[in-house]
Amino acid sequence: MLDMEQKLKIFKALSNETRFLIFKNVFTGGYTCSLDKKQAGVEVNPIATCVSTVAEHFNFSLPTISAHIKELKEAKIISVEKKGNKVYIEPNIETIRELSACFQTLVTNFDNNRELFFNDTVAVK
Amino acid sequence: MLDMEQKLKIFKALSNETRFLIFKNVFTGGYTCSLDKKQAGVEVNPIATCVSTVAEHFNFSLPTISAHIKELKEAKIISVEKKGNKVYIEPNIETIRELSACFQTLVTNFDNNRELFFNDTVAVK
DNA sequence: ATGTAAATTAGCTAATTTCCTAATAACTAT
DNA sequence: ATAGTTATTAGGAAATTAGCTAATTTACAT
Repeated sequence: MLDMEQKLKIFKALSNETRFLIFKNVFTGGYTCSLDKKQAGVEVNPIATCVSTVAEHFNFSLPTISAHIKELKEAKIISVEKKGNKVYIEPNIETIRELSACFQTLVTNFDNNRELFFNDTVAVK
Repeated sequence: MLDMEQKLKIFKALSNETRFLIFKNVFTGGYTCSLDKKQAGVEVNPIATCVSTVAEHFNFSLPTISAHIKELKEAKIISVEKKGNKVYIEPNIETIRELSACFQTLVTNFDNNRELFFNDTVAVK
């Protein structure tokens, strides 16, 4: 279960447009490029990418993109793995699964409570 | 459908602890109090509350809480309705429903893509 | 009318965030 | 060993955010 602190970190991470776009493209494989595939003998998730490849998609400096990626990592919505001198970035689907479940629960509970309140036929013990 | 701009507003709104707690309690009815119910002849959602009642739960000034509520409203995750000299605050479940659907879609698509990639039996035309 | 309650606006400060460049570290390739 | 690539760290400037008090607006109650 995600505690409040981690939820706050996730929302903060996703509240910045650059980070949001990095997140989106890491999840959909939008940044995978030949550069990454060329690295021989490296086994990674086929949609993984690396910091400098991500940076190519933005008009921001590499250190700026590196810092954004660090924040996404600390929110645990992506994960990184160093192989050679590259840092490979992958989606962390488990955290997103948990967040998705939180929202679903919120919606379901809300609907149930509304039904409880407005439905005359509910029997109360 | 929520566009990126609105998603960014929602994540920003929920990234601050005070706003997160206001949001949480507006959705779960945590702030409803006798003060609100005493107001005769006013028909509101039974879990609605008002700005000053929310403010009672925090060690921040009323203007500060009012500004936080404004931000939650502009992210369309709560809605407000003025009745008399009070502003009643209610959950905006539709936006949360949409956001929940977005995360579900993300998870589902991710799982499908992974299956597509790793399942040998997939026939490619 | 006058006073009280609820909320917002205005104007300000302190803290945080977001960006940069320069320097450093770690690894690869020649 | 030396040069090149990838990434992070450090330090600083500009912009934004989060808080405050004081003033104002709007509605209710006497």
